[in-house]
Formats: sequence, structure tokens, C-alpha cells
Amino acid sequence: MNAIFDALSHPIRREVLELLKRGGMTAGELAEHFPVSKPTMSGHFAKLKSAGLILGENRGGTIIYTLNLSVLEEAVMGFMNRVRTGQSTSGHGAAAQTCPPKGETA
Amino acid sequence: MNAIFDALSHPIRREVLELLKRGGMTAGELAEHFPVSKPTMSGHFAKLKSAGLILGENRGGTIIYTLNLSVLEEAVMGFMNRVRTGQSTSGHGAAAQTCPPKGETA
DNA sequence: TAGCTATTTAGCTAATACGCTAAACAGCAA
DNA sequence: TTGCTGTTTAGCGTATTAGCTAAATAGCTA
Repeated sequence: MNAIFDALSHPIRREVLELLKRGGMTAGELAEHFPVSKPTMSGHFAKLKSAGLILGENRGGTIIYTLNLSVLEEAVMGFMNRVRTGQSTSGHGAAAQTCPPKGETA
Repeated sequence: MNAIFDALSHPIRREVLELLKRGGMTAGELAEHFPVSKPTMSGHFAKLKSAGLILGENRGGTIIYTLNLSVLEEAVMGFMNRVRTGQSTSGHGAAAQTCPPKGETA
């Protein structure tokens, strides 16, 4: 939980997750999208991986990263549900639809 | 967007948001829930406020903070929707589908 | 006015995070 | 083996963050 929100706090790391939504990409392909060095990107990958948000599959010399969406969903939606519970009088127009509290697979 | 996820990266700040889900609380009331000094809490409030996640209403000597849920919803759900685009056409139970079984986790 | 309470600002230290270059490591091809 | 490509590790400098104490500010009450 802590590590996940920490990983989400950097814009490069969030964008990496977005890039991975279409499927696996190698570290090099991902790094090409950002104006920082590859070692710096490697550090971002490590943080995402240790948070469980991505998985690295070693395919002979190159590493293919894939998104682990369930971990992200569980953490973010779990937090949102905790924050949302019970608001009633203020009636802010919640700007998103979201799923009703369902199986959390906790 | 950036400021919002940055604000969410600290556990104290996330818990402040949870405490505020029931309604307004004063800075002092909020501070009582955490084992840090009031000036430290004041810094956390400032960060949440500058991200737009809470609002501070000055009621004569004391300040009442309230949750600005719509800002949180818009940022978090907007990000989740961007990351989700493409798979999980069924939409809701997304917290269940896991990664492929070949994860090497190198 | 003075005094009291609530909260923030100022100033500091320590820890963490981000970025870089250079070097090392892993795998494939000659 | 050597060489090439892809990726991470090592080491370092700087910027940011989190925490503290002490002091300042804002508003109330007497």
C-alpha cells in the first residue's frame, strides 16, 4: 500500500504504467519515451517492480515488463472506497463512476 | 495531477483524507490522531490544501478542514481509466484478473 | 489592554529521492 | 574467444521531504 502510492508519486512511473496498458515492453523501449538516462529509468522500474505494479520477464538478454493491473486496482480502489464511505451531506459531484464495492480479493 | 499524487504518497496525508470523509475537523482534532508535532501536521495540511484535496475554512481562531472529494475522484479515477484502457471490457470486477502464469520476476 | 488558545511560519538537521557518468553483468553472434 | 547489444549496479552530487523546537500570528475573552 505504502510502496504502491510511493511508486505512483512520480510522473515518469505513472506514465510507464500507461505505456504498459497495451502489453509488454522491453526496458529499452520504455526508456526511449522519456528524456532521462537508462540507469535512471532502471531505478524507476525497480521501484515499480518492488511495489508489485509491474512484472519483469527475462527473455534472453532483454527484459519484458508487463503491467500488474490487479495490484494497482486493489490498492487504488481500496483507498478510494475507504475515503468515500459515508459522505452524504456535502454531495460533491463525484467526477467518476467507478465500480460499486465488490469482491476485493484481499 | 502531479501535486495530487504527490500529496497521496504520504500515509499520514492519506489517513487525513480518510478521517475527513465524515465531515469537517479542525487542525487540532486531526493532529491528535497522529504521533507527530502540530507544525509537522500543518505542513501536511498545506500540501493537501495546495493539491486541492482539502479546503480550509477559517472559523474564528480555528480552521476547519473539509475533504474535497471531487478533486480526488477526478485525478485518481482519471488515471485509473487511462491505465485500464484496452482490456477488461467487462469493466467492473477488474481487481481479479491477474498476470500471465509465465512471470519470471527476474 | 492583557492573556489564552489554536495554528502557522521560521530555521534547522537528517533522511530520502532523482539524476548523472562509468563500470559491470548477461546473452547472442561471429 | 572477442565483440556487440541491452540492462543493471556502483558511486556521487544535488534537491526535496519530513521531522523537530521555538517563535510569530490570529482570534477570542476578560
